Amino acid sequence: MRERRAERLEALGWRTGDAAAFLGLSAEEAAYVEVKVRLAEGLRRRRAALELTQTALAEAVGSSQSRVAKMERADATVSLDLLIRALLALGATRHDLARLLRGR
Amino acid sequence: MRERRAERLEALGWRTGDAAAFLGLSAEEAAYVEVKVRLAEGLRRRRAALELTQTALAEAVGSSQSRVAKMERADATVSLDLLIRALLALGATRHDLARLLRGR
DNA sequence: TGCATCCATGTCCGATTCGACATATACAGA
DNA sequence: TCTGTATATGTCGAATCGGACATGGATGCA
Repeated sequence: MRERRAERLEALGWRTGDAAAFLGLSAEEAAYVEVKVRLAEGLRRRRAALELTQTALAEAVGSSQSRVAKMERADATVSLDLLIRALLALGATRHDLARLLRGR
Repeated sequence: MRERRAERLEALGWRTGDAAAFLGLSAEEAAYVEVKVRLAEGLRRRRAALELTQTALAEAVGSSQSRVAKMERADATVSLDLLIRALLALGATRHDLARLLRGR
């Protein structure tokens, strides 16, 4: 039987599979990152819906423009805690958070 | 018309309303606490379902028994970040997290 | 081409959160 | 009652995360 693509690539020294496998993330780390990215996207959409700049949002939640930018980029230096606090400050409910985690 | 109960109590100097109002929490703070409590309960249930002690869970996630106890009590010194990491370490998916936030 | 606005990224250092430990409480079985 | 096991709580030094600031790039508009 003809060799599958993944096996052929691996024979050449390539890592195959999804982004997590490529980056060497555990399933847990991958799940964590996905949760963070979803909250980050949710924050950006919510801010856009309110037609706020990052600076305006920063003022509203007592933070800084640079940190808001990092939140929305799901930067590694931003905790889920801060992301969730920011979303709640924009009026998100726990149901909204649930929707962000479930959705797509 | 007969005075409503809330008004009567307030006339006597009592704060009325829900726990948040009583404790002087903003809507945002109240929402944050509720999210934390839900995740905390979810963690405890998941640990119980796996029949792990807090000590065993602590080892599994690289923490300590005392911190696990605080997580499950929704202690103020525990971040949502840590709670979510612990849940994911126990195999929860983002859908499970969504369910915890939505549920009841 | 200048100027303004918006967002991204790196760094600093003070604040918060972490794991660890000590210790306390609660409850079970011998 | 004594012993062991599970959980709760307070504290500490170390690690991580936070806001602030500086700066750079991108876009739009005069």
